[in-house]
Amino acid sequence: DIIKSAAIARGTFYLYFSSKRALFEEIIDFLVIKIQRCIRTVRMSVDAPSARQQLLANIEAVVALFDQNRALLSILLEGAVGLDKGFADKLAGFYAQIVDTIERSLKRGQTMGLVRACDTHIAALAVLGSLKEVLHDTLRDTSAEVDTHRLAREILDIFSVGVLADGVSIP
Amino acid sequence: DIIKSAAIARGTFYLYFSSKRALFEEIIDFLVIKIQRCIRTVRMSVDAPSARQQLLANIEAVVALFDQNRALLSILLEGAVGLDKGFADKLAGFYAQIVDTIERSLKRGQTMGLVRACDTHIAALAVLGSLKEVLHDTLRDTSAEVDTHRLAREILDIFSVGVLADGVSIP
Amino acid sequence: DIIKSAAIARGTFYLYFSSKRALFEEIIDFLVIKIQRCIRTVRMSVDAPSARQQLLANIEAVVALFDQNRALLSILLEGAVGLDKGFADKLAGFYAQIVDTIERSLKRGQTMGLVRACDTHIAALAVLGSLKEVLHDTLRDTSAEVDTHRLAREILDIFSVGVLADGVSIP
Amino acid sequence: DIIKSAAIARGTFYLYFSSKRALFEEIIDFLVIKIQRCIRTVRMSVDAPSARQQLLANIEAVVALFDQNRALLSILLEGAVGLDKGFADKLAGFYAQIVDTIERSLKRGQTMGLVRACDTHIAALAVLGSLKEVLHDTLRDTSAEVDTHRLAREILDIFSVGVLADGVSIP
DNA sequence: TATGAATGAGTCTTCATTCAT
DNA sequence: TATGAATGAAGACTCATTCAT
Repeated sequence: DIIKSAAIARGTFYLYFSSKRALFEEIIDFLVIKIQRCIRTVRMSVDAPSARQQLLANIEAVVALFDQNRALLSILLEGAVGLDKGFADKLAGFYAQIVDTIERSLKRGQTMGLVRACDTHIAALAVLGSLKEVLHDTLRDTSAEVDTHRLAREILDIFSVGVLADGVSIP
Repeated sequence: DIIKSAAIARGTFYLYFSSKRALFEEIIDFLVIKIQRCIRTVRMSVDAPSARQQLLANIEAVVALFDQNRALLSILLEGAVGLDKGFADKLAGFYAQIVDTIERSLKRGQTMGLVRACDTHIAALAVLGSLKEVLHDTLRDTSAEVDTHRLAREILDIFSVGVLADGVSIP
Repeated sequence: DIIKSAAIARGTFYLYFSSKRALFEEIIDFLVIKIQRCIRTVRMSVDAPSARQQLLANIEAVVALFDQNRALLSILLEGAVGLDKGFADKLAGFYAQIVDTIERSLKRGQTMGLVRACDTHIAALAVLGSLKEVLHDTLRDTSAEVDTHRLAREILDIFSVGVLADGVSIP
Repeated sequence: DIIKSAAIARGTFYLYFSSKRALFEEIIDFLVIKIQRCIRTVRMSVDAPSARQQLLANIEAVVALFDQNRALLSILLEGAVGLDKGFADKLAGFYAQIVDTIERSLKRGQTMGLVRACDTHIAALAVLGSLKEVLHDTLRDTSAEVDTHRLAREILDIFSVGVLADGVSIP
């Protein structure tokens, strides 16, 4: 499939990548950089946009990144399998890094009194899992148009205030 | 791998399953039934336990189910790949069913004024994705002991009230 | 297929036959005897039926034998393959024996001046091949009714006087 | 067996044929064309060779074809088994086509008064079966030299005038 | 630098045979 | 005598990788 859609010969592939796994590793490395560029640490200075604005921008940037690279997304979400254990580890490391980034953000939020007491690791996993599932579902159809802004807002709202109606509590 | 860890001969496997795919389909069917048994519709009658109590029980039951069947979980989360397209479809159907169940619950909550206005499909995907990721991470290590009660509470809280601290809003 | 249609257990089969091949060998031995019983040497005594009558009776008996044992026929014609070389040899021996019987008849006919000069081996092969093909075609359909008498007459006529019209010669 | 005698690797085979069955289908297609090229419709014009001459040429061409492709012959006669039902059907279609060709020739002969009244279908089957058996027997031994001309003449004579001696009839 | 024919280890599946009960 | 669960060698097919050109 790879050499066919790249319209190159079998051997040519191995001039540029030492193995099929090496290609996927380069793709992951590429995505790590791309994602890091998407995300800006939330600044609380007076001249900065609102925290919500900055969080939204971060989420939307990630959503837009995969919206424009749907093929890469499916590699992250599906292509992992079938490759050897070593690659699965690399992919796991990739996700661990993301979870770690989210978790540190949450912890900073806790220090600043913005985030309530909770298991930040579980919360970070929840955010990652939600993103994976939502992106997988909405971007599966290659031709479907997606409102990245609305998607980002929905996700942010779920994790910031939950889904309970105002004033409702479930004791 | 299957016949090796089952310590049976190649042919013996085919006495019990018509194909490798058939085994995985039986596993999914088994899990569908198990999961359905875990989940009870939340009753709002006066003599019923609190809604939170019932929701917690549901989540905890699912967490406990996979806690006791960690191998099955990894099949759902990883084993999908490598099998043919038809099986991927079956697995996708399995998840679609779960998302649908969650979504209908949320919609019922909206009708009752308990759940705020939001995209229930995205919210349902987020819940499924969170569960997948949290379970995958916490149950990956076969020997790790997990506090299913605490896990369920964390997840429920994230989706009910979000992670923002009390009184904080991010306008 | 065998134990299913015999409605016996796998192991029971091996109480009666030492192997699958042994079963087929017994079937062949059975058919050899049956066929030998079908065929009577043509007698030329004055009180005997006409030679044609006797030849017809022989052919018809063989046709009728397979008409009543269509399953056995398909074993001879198709079932040979898939079994090992040793069985193929046995089957070849079976046919060689038949060819030999036909050939000796033809030679006796030549001695008596009834059969023209020709390569009796080729003629015998032709008779066997014709019988195989005609029986295979007409008895393939398990439910088809076959006029064994007419069939025998057609075959006898082809090999006795050929297909050329009376008086026609092709020099 | 195939890759061993071709001295190629397992995978190499599948570069040239999509499946084992595909190879056999190509062989049959190849033979169909070859056989069609062997056979010329008998012309009755005054300047044409005698009918016998033309018939002999046809038969001899077929015999020679298989004489030069003995391996292919054994595929047609033995190799059919072991492959799936679909292939058996293809092979059956191949033979049905040949029987049909012979049958139409005989019917034309009847119209022209050259062939006597008889069941042309049975006669055609007999011709095919004879050819199969004779070729199988004479060409089985890869090294045996065969007098294709004599073989063709014997077969033609059997089917044209039968084996009865001149003047003999078996009433 | 590019090619693509060739490779062969690995995968799923079948089936004749065995043996403890 | 009868059973049927278990076996494992063998078969068709795939696919990531190599190498001579």
